[in-house]
Amino acid sequence: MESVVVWFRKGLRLHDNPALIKAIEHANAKSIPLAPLFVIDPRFAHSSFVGGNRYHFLLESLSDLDRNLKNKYQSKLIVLKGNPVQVFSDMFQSNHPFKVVKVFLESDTEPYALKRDSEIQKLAESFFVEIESFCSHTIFNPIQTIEENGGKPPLTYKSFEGLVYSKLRKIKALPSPDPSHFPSLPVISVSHEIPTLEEMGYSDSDVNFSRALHGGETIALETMEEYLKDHKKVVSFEKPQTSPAEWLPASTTCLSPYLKFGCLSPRLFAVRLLEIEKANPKHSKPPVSLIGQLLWREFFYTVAFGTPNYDSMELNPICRKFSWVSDDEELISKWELAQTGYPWIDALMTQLKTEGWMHHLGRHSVACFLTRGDLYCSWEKGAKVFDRLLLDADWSLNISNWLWLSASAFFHQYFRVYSPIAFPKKYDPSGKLVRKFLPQLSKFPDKFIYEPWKAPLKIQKECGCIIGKDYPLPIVDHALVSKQNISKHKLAYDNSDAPPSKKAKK
DNA sequence: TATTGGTTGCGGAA
DNA sequence: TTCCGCAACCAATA
Repeated sequence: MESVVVWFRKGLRLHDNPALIKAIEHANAKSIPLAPLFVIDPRFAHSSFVGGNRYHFLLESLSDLDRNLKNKYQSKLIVLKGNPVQVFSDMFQSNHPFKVVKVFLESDTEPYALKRDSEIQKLAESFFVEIESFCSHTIFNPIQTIEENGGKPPLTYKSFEGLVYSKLRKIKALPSPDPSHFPSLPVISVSHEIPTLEEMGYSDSDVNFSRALHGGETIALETMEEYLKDHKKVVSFEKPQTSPAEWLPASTTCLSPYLKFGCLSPRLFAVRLLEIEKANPKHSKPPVSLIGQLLWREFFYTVAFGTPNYDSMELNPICRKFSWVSDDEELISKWELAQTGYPWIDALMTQLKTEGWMHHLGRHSVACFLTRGDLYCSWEKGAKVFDRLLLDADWSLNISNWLWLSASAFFHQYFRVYSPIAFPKKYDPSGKLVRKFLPQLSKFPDKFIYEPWKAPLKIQKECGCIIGKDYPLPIVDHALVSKQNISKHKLAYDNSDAPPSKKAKK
């Protein structure tokens, strides 16, 4: 018997999922089974690419999807292991139990996915299998936005907003599938269960099981609804006013990992926000409002899709070139392992490692510190660390923000440097986040919490932590190196004969 | 070609 | 509390 496949990649949800809805319609029209499929590519299950927390979050999201398919739809998630091109090549063979006639999926704009999908597209054509894709990872289709902007991606948030703003009020989310009309499963003879962490090569020590954020559509929707209950908080949200020092509860929604894996539809979130804004005419506005945050995501997805070699300083045409330090391994390692001697930076990097999450402005602090602020290390290296450790690691957004923070693109006022001391003091003079993530410093008085090396030895002894022994001395003198680095950036700006974007036009 | 505005810096002066 | 220097940045718009 023939069957239809809906291939989940991102978009790990049943709500507002056009590929799923269309797959169901197609299977029902032909009276054939539907296989909800996920393909695990073992290539990525490696702790040097994807950290244990992030992989665990993925497995949790798959389990939730499987559970909901079983409980509500008498179906299940079929998980196959292998290189996706090989898996589909096998699946298209006429002797395969699925006898796939059509594949439905959500389009993915990342370079890796584009290459993979074009290979599978070619393969499908040779087997006369049709693939239909839908844009649902973002609210607006980057292809269309770039077209409407004359073939180039917009390079400022404002111009992006201008392109999509009138369309925003008209968006609608799709309902979840109707349980009484859900197609049956095809007969499967091969192993198709969700693997365990151990099977994928992770050990328990790679994962913090007691971290706060856990995967799945069910938790995603609950988290969103819980957040949206407080209308006043929702309509007065202004990102720069939220604190990077707050954790449990965080000062922001913490929905980013769910948006990354598609456990939550950005369109549904936007629709719910617009409803609440409509009922509360005095609300904050983009770019700082919650809708504004979603539009930043859309903007960065659009630029990332429309710019070649986006993740490379050398080859990305909108990226300014800097002479980052070349012997950077020890510096990057100290940064990643929370050994910089700056409590604010080390606390945030510890939060990243253990929780897989950091407030946006915390990310600014540590990214600025690694690049143009203090260590002058390449943003490409920092981006790789974030990509491995963040639950919400999202290629387009991660690269965009590193370009921004290093003043390589989008942001150019390179003399605005975050201080690892003054910046946190503004939000949290008592050092809550430092005390939480760096317990060895927890007894230091507020006065010294962001610069413990300045505490007299007597106080260090009383606090049970000798700086230089129990906690490192600062690896650089921020006041000094930040000034030197501003000069380096100024030289690089002066010496480039034209801005990167103008060079690209030549 | 000039003008405008830019999610989110800091430290010191008034 | 607000403004200024840092040093004159960029992309989009008119």
